[in-house]
Amino acid sequence: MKRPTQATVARHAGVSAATVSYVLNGTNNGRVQISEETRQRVLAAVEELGYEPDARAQALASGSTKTVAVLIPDLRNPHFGEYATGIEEAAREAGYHILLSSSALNDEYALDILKVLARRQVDGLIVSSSFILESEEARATLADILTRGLPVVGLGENYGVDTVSAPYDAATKEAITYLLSLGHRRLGLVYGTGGHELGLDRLQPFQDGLQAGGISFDSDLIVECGPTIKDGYQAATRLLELASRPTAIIAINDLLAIGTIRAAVDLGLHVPNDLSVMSYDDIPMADYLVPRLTTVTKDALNLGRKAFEVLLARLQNPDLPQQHVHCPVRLIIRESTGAVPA
Amino acid sequence: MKRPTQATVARHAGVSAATVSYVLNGTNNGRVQISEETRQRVLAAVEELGYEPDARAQALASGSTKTVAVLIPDLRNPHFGEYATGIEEAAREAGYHILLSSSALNDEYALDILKVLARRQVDGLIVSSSFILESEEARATLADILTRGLPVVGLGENYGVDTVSAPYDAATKEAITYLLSLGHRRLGLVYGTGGHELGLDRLQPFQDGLQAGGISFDSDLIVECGPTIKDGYQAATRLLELASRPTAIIAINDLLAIGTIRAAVDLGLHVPNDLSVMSYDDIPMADYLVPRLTTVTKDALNLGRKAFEVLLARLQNPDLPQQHVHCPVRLIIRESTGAVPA
DNA sequence: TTGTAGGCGTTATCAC
DNA sequence: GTGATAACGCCTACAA
Repeated sequence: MKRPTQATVARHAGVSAATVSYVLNGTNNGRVQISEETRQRVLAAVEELGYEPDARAQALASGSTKTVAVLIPDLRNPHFGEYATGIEEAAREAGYHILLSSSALNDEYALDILKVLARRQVDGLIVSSSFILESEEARATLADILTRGLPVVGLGENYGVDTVSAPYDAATKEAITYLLSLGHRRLGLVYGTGGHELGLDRLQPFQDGLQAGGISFDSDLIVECGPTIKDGYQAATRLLELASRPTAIIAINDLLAIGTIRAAVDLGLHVPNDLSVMSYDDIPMADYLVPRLTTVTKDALNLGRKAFEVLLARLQNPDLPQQHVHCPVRLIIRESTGAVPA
Repeated sequence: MKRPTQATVARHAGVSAATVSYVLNGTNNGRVQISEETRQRVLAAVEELGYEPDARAQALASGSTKTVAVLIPDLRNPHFGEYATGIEEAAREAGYHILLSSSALNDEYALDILKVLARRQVDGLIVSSSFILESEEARATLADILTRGLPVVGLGENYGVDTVSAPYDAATKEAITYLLSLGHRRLGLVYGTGGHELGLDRLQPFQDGLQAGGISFDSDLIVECGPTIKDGYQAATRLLELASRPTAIIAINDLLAIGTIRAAVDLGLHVPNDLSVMSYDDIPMADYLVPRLTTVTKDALNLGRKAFEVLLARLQNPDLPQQHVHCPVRLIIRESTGAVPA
């Protein structure tokens, strides 16, 4: 027994396929003009046959797949999970689906996703990994996508597309000021971007903030590493084994901070008595760890929702002027930071 | 300037559209029979025009979307993030894409996803939330999907589909034995399934194990709650404020354990000196928390890969006998558990 | 208010 | 070896 098609329904209801389409889509030329009687007859046939329109055919005929691609750097980081959840919620409400891909901080993967887009498998794209544009090829592919009119929403960076951002710049300055006020003079940075040009909203203000505080730059105190907790652990260990170790460490995300704190504890240091640690993202567990994390929050869930909304707006009106939404960010002081040890 | 189609390429190369298709797909009826010269000519045209086949049209004509739907309970739990990452990696290698949805432990959402399937938007489905089958309607929809021949891979439960599972049963027994051997007699369970029939591989052995240990059942020691850390925190608080509080608490996942430990600390209890806490999943950070979590591990990444492999096998051969892959699970004793307080 | 017909871009079945 | 020509299932002018 084959799956019923529009034609099956039409025959069953004694109408044409077009009528079935009209009924199901509610309108014809914006005007609803199907008699109630036919409507009911069609609906009854649909019900009886258990008809479900074929999404593939709809996509081909209408041009829209009702699907949006989402590219995030790392599915294993709860921060991006939250973010993706926000996007998904908003998408679902609008009748869209999510083609979610984790670029795994891998350029090739990212490029691959971009190519899917070029094949029209999706109506739009939300990119939260700006790093994908590091390679020449990726940049060309994106340019191509844009000229073809496929809407793209970026996060934080601006490549001539709509953006939704929550830059950590200001909060970082605030954080540095806060740490300096606690008496810290040697601040370490666990910069776990996997070698990508990410987190500049943390690196730059970090350096600027220290300079403004009259602290000379010490490259030993900035450790680059990968994005995993383990990477953070190792980076922090390196920092803490320095002859003159930092009294405060800033990790560029909460996951790295968890690794940092563990490294400190393993070296017999107490956080925050012997070492202050702070980070970014405010993942849900940040407020439940021991110690609770001092971190910068950005409401990832809402950011995700906003990103989809911006994309949807453009989908509905391609001629919209470029949109740039800024979301609030703020420093939350909890238990992992404190006065510099005597 | 419009996007080039197969016809454009054909014209450009002076061949028919069919030929272009043959060249691009490498074969014609299983037999490669295109002259090298034409091949090159077509390829050159493709290159020159920057032609990319339209995935929607391919899907409609070929019947396959090269897309697999994945339904997980909660994107914010790193455990499922790992799991999804595994699926995605395997899928990417096979040229498939992932339509990832978080059911958010919500029946309606789950049902919605099932319906997408029925619309042939995907070639197959991987469900890791068995709870979706609690409702009559969901079960009917799934049955419908199955009779239509769409492959489904489930995790842990068996509804007449292929499965990949890593049941916690045995490990739970082992864990109970371990806790009893440490002298614990009052064991609490933070059962955060959001009211769904989940985690029976933990609840049942928990009760059985206690009984086997000669411990009488106390319903106060099993607290049902939602799936968030906060829920875990509240549930644990309830447990710890009991007149006769447990000396060990088992949380059904690591997230809940984090909430539990925080609750203990907030009540002035030390883990593991005053309270032992253990859980399940072994999320990456479990080994970096303070204290490091005693937990049951199941290699979620690999489980995800396996799930996709099983699905792919069925996609390639629908007549395969039912597949049931079991993955290893084991208890890892770390720092959050210890001897019962004196 | 409803039906007819053409098109969306591929793939697949035949002939040639 | 390669080219017409149907499907694939739906949408949407336009006609009736």
